[in-house]
Amino acid sequence: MPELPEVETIVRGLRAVLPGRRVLSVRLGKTDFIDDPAALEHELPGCRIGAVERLGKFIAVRLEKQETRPSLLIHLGMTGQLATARPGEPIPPHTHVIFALDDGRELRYTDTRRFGRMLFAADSAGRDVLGKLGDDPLEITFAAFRASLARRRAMVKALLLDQHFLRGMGNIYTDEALWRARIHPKRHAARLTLDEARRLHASMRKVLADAIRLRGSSISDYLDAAGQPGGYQRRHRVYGREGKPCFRCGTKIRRVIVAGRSSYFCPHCQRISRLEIRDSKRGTRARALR
DNA sequence: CTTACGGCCTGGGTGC
DNA sequence: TGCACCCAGGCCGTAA
Repeated sequence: MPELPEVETIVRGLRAVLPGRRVLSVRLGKTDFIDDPAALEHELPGCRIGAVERLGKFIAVRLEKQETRPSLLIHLGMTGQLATARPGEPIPPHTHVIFALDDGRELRYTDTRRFGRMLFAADSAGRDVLGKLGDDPLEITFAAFRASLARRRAMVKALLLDQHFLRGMGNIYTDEALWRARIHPKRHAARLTLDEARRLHASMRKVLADAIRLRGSSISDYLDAAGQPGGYQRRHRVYGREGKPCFRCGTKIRRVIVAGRSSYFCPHCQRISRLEIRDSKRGTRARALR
């Protein structure tokens, strides 16, 4: 569910309440999304919470514990929510982790589909997970972005979704950035012109920055750490708008599947040559036959 | 190394 | 009402 802007919003909310708190206890429900539930249960109580950071779509809660500097890493997957509550408040369905804090409050993790992930990462162990992430899309320079694109023949949308390429882009903001840049989602990364790459770099930053300002997009159930919805869904230009008129030219927005995900685009503003489409198909078929 | 694809879960919506 | 089917802010493992 949450992409970079939603995770950033949640992290900012948690930063206001978590640092300095101590974890008193951990209560677990279903644990199939936790790397090592026993470690979580045994290591966390007694830890004092330090900084709360975002790395791509991961939330890193730094812990202060003797010499080691472990972290609690949390990924919200599609339906994960992290919020503080008073112990008496009703516990929402699918709440699988409850951390009791020393100020009498609780930090609760709720995740209907359990596509999220949670781990107690001792020290650099978290490097295994975080180290593979690509650059932050808000920090990468145009030169580096352009150079990375040039080395890949994958479809540009698939690349933007790949967290090893860039950390933080998801299905909504990728489609929004491609629409702004007037680039078809199936274009091959290496075939983008200098100007297209420039537009994409700028669009990505613009879309993400605006979305952070509006505290993310709330489609069905996303809420920030304080239980508030975001406002960027009102600014969506293509995502979820199949059949509706393009905001630029009025052409009906279309939906295709790219990298296994619904992808919305304007067939007039975001063109691709038959050759480039056929190219990727031929590549796939040739490989399948071998 | 790269890319493509099925699978992991649950629930909401739609159409018969 | 019931049921089958499609869809959903994500990523992982496997195969080619």
